Amino acid sequence: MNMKKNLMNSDSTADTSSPQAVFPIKTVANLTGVNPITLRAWEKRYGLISPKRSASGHRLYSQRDIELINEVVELVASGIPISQVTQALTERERKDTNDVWSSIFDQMLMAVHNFDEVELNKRYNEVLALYPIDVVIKKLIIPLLEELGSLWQQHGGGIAEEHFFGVFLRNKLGARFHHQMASVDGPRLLAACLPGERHENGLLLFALSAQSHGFQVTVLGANMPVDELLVVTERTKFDGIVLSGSVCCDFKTVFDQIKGLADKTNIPIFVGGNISSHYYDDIVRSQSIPLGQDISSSIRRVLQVLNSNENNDTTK
Amino acid sequence: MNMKKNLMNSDSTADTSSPQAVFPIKTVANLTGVNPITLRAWEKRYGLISPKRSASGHRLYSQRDIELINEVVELVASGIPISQVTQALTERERKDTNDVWSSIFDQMLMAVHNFDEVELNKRYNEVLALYPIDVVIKKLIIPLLEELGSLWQQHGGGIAEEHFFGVFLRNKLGARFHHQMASVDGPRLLAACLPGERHENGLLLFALSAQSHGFQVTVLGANMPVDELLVVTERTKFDGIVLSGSVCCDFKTVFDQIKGLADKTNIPIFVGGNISSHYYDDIVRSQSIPLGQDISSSIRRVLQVLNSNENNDTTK
DNA sequence: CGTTAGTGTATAGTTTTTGTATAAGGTTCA
DNA sequence: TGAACCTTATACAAAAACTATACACTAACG
Repeated sequence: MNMKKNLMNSDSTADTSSPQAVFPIKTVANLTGVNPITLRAWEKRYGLISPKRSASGHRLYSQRDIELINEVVELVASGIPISQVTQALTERERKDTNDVWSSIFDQMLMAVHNFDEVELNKRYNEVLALYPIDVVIKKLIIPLLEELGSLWQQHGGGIAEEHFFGVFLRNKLGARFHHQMASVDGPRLLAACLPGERHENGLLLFALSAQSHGFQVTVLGANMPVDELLVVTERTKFDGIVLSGSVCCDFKTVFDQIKGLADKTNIPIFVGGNISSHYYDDIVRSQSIPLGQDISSSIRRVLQVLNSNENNDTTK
Repeated sequence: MNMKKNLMNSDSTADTSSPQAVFPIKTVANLTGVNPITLRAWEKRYGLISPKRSASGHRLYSQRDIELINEVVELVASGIPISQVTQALTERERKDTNDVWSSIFDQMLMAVHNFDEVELNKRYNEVLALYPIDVVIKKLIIPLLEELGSLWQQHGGGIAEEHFFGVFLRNKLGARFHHQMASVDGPRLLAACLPGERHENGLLLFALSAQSHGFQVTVLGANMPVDELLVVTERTKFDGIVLSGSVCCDFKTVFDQIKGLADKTNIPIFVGGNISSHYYDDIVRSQSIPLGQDISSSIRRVLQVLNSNENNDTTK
C-alpha cells in the first residue's frame, strides 16, 4: 500500500546521486540565484542552512542544501520574511508528512506496477482537476519519476515500468503542452535534450512549467544534435536556449559543441538537469548557464538572466 | 542576538492545531487587498484580528488570520459597519466550529456508505492535520462509531458499513498507536477486550487517548480469555489492566474469571465500555473498577486509582 | 446648515530588517 | 607567487514596520 513513503518527499531524504557536500558557495549562488554574501548572512543570522565545512573552513553545500535553499527562495518570494522562513519550513514539513499527495502517489505507483493505464489515467485526471499543473508536477510527477528512477537522472531498475510511465507522461504532457501553446506571449525559449539524452520528460516538465509562467517554449525533444540548433535560431528569433541532460555519455564533445554554439550566437544558453550540477565547471567554461535540477528555480534563473541581458543591451 | 529567537519559538509554544504566524503586514495587505494602515487601524480601534508579534513588535499574521480578514472584507462589503464586524465574526465563529465537525462527519459517513476508502482516508488525514488525535476521537470518530452502531455498544444495521469503517479505523489507529509507542514513558497499562468482544476499536481509541496522556499501553486486542492475562502480568510488570466489553454473552462466567484474576494479582483491574454501566454491580463485586463509556473520564479515573494505590503502597 | 461620530488614509519620527559593501586575512592552485 | 576564491566581522543604507497624531470624507442628526 504505502510503497515508499520516504521517497515521496523528494526534498526530505538524502539525495540518491550525491549525499556528499561538494559545492562551493559560488556555485550554489549561481544555481540558486542567491548572492553568496546573502547566503552567509542567512546562515549567520537565522541559522538557515548550515553546510558542512572543509578542514580549512570553506563551506561545502550538498545537493540537499541546494534544494533547501530553493525552497527558502520560494517561501521568500511568497512574501514570508526571511526571519520567519525557519518557522514556515517546519510547518511545511509537518503538513507534507501526511498530506493528500502520498495516497495519490501510492495509487499511481500501484497503477504503474500493474501497467494499468486506465487507472493511471483516471488518477491523473482526477488530480489535475483539483490542482494546477505546476503543483502536480512538483508534488506528484517528479516524486514519481524519481521513484521510478528516471527524470534528469541516471537509470534505476524497473525499466519496463519506467518506460510505461514515461510514455504515458509524454503523451499527457505533450498534449497539454500543445493545447496551451496558443495562449502565451512571453519570451521565446528553444528547448531540447542534449545528444544522448533520450528521456525528454524532464524537458517537457520544464517546458510546461515555463509555459505556465508565460514563456513561449518550442520543444525539439530528445537527443538533439547541438549543431542543428544554430540553424533553428537563425531562422527564428528566440530569447534563450534551454538544454536538458542527465549524466551524459560524451560530455566533452557536447560541451565543445555548446561552446561553438555560444560563440556563434548571443542568445543565452542554459543547461538543466542532473548534468548541470555534475559538470558545473565545464558548463560555465562552455559559456552556458547551469540551471540545476529544480524546475521552479530554473525558471527563476532564466528570468533573471533574460532581464539582466535586457538591461545590458540597453546600456550598450 | 535574536539569532536564536526563531529556534526557541519553534519548539516552545508551537501548538499543533493552529497554523504558524509568519506573514508580515505587507504580504497580508497584498493578499487581502486591505491597506496596511487600515489593518493597523482595525486592530487598534476595534481589536479586530490581533496577530502575534515578533520580539521586536512586528505583526505576524497566520494563515487563519488572513482567512479571517477575508471574511471581514466580505462582511464589510455586504454592508456591515466595521465597528460591528467583531460581533458578527464571533457569532459566525461559534457556528462554524460546529459546522466543521458536522460537515466532516457527513462527508466521512457518506464515504463509508459508498465504501470509498480513498475519500475516507483523505478526510481522515485532513482533519488529523488540523486537530490533535484526542479531539478527533471525541468530536468525530466516536460520533461516527455511534452512528454506525458499534463502539462499546450493541450492533445495529448496516453490518457491512460498520465492518468497513471498523477495519479502516483499526488500521489507522493501530498504525498511529504503534508509531507513538516509543515516545511515552508513563505507567504501564495492559488493555484487552473481554471474551466475546470482537470490536476492538473502542479499546484502541482508549489506548490512543491514554497514550497521548502519557501511559504506556500494551494492547492485546479482541476476544481475550481472561485467564491468559494472569500469565502476561506475571511475565511483565503492569500498573493496571483495562478490559473493554460491550454487551456480553456470558457475563456471569466472565465476572467469575475477573474475580479470579483479581484474587491472584494486586494490580487494579478496570472494566470499560457499555458493559461497565450495565453490569456495574457485578463489576464492583468482581473486585474490578468500572470506567463507564467516556474515554476522557475513564483516563481520569485510572489516574486517580493508580495515584491512590501508590499512596497506599507507601503507607503499607 | 453646522456638528459629530465613523472610517480610511497621510505624515512624522523611530526602530527593525535585510541585502550588500568593505576590511583584513586565510586557502587553493596553476 | 599571485590571482581567484574563501573566511569572519563590522558597517551601512534602503525598505519596511512601528506608534501616534492629524486629516479628509461620508453620513447621520439636531
